Amino acid sequence: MTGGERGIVTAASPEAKELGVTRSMPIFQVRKRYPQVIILPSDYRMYTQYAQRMYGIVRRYAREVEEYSIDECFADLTGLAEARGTTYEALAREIQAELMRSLDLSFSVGVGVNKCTAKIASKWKKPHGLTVMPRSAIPAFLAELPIGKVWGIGRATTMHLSKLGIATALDLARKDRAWVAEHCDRPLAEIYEEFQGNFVKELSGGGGGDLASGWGIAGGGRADGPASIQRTRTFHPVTRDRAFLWSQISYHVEDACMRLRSKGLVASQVGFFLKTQEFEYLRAEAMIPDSSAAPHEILRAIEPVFEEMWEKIKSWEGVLFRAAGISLRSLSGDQAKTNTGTLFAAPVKHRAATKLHQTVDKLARKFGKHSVFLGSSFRALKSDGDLDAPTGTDRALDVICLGEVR
DNA sequence: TCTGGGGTCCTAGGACCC
DNA sequence: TCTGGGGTCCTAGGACCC
Repeated sequence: MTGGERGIVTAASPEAKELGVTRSMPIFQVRKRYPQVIILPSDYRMYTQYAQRMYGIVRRYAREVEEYSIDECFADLTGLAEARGTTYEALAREIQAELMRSLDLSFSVGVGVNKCTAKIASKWKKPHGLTVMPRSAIPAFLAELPIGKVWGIGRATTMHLSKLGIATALDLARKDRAWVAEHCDRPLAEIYEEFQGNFVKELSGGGGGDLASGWGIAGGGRADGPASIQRTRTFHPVTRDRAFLWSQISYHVEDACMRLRSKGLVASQVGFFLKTQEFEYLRAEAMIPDSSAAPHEILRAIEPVFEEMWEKIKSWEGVLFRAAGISLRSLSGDQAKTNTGTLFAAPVKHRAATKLHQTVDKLARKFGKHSVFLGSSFRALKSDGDLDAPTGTDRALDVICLGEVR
C-alpha cells in the first residue's frame, strides 16, 4: 500500500485490501493490525510517467481519449471494431494485452455504450478483468449494483434515493422520465439516461465513448489545463493563532504560485478558507488586480479580506482551526510571456517580478522547494518540519520582498 | 469511519438591470 | 417609490471523484 508520507492510506494492493486495509485508514493502525503489510511513500512523478505512457498506448487505438485521472481513461472506440473486422471485446482485449505487455502493470477494462456503463464494467472484475456490457445486458448488471456504488452517486444522493425506495441501480433505471424530472437533479438524470443505454456524458475534449480502463495506482492532467489550483493542509494541534494561520495561507499561496508558473499561467481570483475543529468552513474570495502568479501580489489581495474575517473570529470564544487552504481560480495563459503586458500594467516592474520568480523557481529546483520563501510563510515551514528554527550555524537574512533567505 | 489533499461540476439565491 | 415582473450574471457552498 502507499501513502506512507501522509499518515493515511492512499492506495492499497488487492492483497492488502483482502486483509482489511482501506483507503484513508491511518498508517499507525495498519502497522499495528497488519504488520506484514509493506508501506511505501507515494511517488506521483512516477505514476504520472506511467499514466502518460498508458494514454499514449490507448491513443494508438482510439481517436478520442479522455485522461480521466491518474490511473484511468475513457476511450471512444465507436466504429473501430467494424472497421477492423473484429469485435469490441477482441479489440479491448488487444488494448489490455498491449498495456500489460508495455507497462508491466495490471489493467482492468470495461466496454459499454457510454461512460457510465463502461465505468461499471471496468470495475466489475478487478484486477486485470475485462467486462463487456452490451446494451441488452445493462439491466442484468444494474440489478446487482447497489445505487451508491454508481459513479457520480455519493452519500447524499444515496440517502435521498433510499427515501424514495431506490436501493439498486436497476430500481432507478426502471423509473419513467416524469419521475426522474420530479426527483432528480441534472447529474442524476444524466446517469439515468445512460442506464437507458443513451450516450449523454461526452468525453472531455469532445467525441463519444466506449471503453474505460483502470489500474491500481498512477498522474494525469487535462489537455486544456486546470481550472483551479489548490493547496490545503491540516495541522495539529488545532489553533487560533492568527500569525500561524496567516503563515499557512502565505505558504500555500507560494506553493500554488510555483505550480501556476510551471504551467505558464496566471490567476485573477483567489479564495481561501479556514476549517474549524468541527469541520465548518469559513471562506472568502478576492480579485487579483492584473492577473498574477506572484505570491506577494496575491497575498496583498487576500490580506484585507483575511483581516475582515479575523474581526469576526475574534469575537467567537473558543473556536479553533484544524486546517487552512487556498484556491487560485480564473486561470489564463501568462500574456507577459508573449508580449509586453497590458496597456495599463507597469511593464518594467512586471519584468522584474518575472525575473525574480524565474530565479526562485530555479533555486527551488536546485536546492529544494522551499530554499527561498516569503517571510510570511516562515512559521508554516517551521511547523512543517521542512525547516528547523534558525540555529547558530544557520544564517537568516532578511531580504525585502522575498522575506527571509537562508 | 473522529475524518488527507487536489480537483470538477452543479445550483439556489442574491445582486443588478430593465 | 408603500413597490410588479422578469431576465442575466455571479458566487458560495454542496456533492462527488480519485
